[in-house]
Amino acid sequence: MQAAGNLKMESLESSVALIKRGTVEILIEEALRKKLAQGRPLRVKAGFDPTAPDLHLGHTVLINKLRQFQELGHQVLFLIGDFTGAIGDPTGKSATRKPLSRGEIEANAATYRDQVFRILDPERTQVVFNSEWMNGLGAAGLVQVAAQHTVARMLERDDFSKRYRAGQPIAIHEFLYPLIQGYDSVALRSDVELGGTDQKFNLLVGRQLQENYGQEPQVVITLPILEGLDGVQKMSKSLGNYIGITDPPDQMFGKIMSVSDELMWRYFELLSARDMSEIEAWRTEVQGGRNPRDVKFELAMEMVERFHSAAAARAALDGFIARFRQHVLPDDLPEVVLQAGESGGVPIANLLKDAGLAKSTSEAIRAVSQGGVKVDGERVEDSRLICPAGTDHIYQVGKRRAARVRVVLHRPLT
RNA sequence: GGAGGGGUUCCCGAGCGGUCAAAGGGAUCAGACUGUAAAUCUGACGGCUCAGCCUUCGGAGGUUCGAAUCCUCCCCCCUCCA
Repeated sequence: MQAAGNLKMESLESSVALIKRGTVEILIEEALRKKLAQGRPLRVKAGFDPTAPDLHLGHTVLINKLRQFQELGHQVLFLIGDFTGAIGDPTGKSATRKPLSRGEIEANAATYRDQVFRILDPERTQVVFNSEWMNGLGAAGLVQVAAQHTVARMLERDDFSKRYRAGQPIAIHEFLYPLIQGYDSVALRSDVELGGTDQKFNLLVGRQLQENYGQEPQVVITLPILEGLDGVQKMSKSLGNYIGITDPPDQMFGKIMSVSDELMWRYFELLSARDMSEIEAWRTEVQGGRNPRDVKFELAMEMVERFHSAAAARAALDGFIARFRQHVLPDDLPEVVLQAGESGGVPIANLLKDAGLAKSTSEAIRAVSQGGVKVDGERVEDSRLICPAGTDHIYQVGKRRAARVRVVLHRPLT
């Protein structure tokens, strides 16, 4: 990340160009120019769910954009939707959320701050909770907000209309989510709101409500949704296809390397701070026969460097090459000490399970019979092997899981 | 208020008295191939003291030698009519 710029010295056009990069849509660009031309710090809003405090690279697409606004001298309103969180945005699967306690929300908010300030400038960020104004609104107030919108307009939302046509249920409260999100913009008097493309409808509701409440409508900027490691579904914690910004260097590096070559370009486009011309040049080289892996190294390095350090990135690269190209095991293997049973040893399946290398003994047995288990690099054939007390070996399951396990006769005194 | 449909293993979804730990697909895991790519192929995919045993098909009872499958009650979801 570059150092925070002083109050924007940029020309209007270069500001617009910076803001536009990587966005899907700006509604309305002309309005954005007008706001920028006013020469005051704009209030830039973005909403986040209170439940999942672990930010991943998918989130950073948007946060990077917020950062750019800050570099231009604008103010970020980092909204934590603690009130809306209880409703749950209708998009996708509609698992009813359990309400979070005040304490949990506070804890989540603290984690957000920790993580988000790895990218954002705390000086130009205001963290706000929508319960601050929603709790005071009351039932009458909420009804009043609801009166600002019609069912027909609600049904314009893609997923609502699809479900409606398909005869699938839509609960009334689901209509409240966009309304409240829109009302947040009124309460915050936001000038600009950022969101993923899936948020477009909700963002536009904000424009309309602001107008109804006599405010100048916010500019809506949508950003692409980043695909997860599988390359198909959006990156999300619940799908387990994410790269967390707090992932340790090795893991972050490895996850990026496991991304398909195709997806790699997408990641470059949306995550890298590099110039698009540089990225395009690489693409041409790869088409000309350069190993895509080496270009992927660059991406992995950049990300680790951004969230850790240049030294960590270097170490992650070296470690990766050693481990997977030269098959050297890392020297920071987890070490486990297990106590031998009556027989004076531990069956391999139990050992693998207790060492955290397999979820169950059944899984461990399967892994052995499929040739996925190695002891000190030697493949294990017998799923009933007993590991006797006094032994100390390195056990591996598959390519990614390994631990050093010592079997002792008696548990050592601690 | 009335009529009908449905709740199956992580997800979707077959099964409708024994041969069901339950088809098929997805996800996942292991092996092969590799660049720990991706794709593909092969296998596995409830648990355990693992050639055997134990616990699963919304919940509780019941019928039966035997139930995911039949009956009763209960809980939950959906559709249509009003």
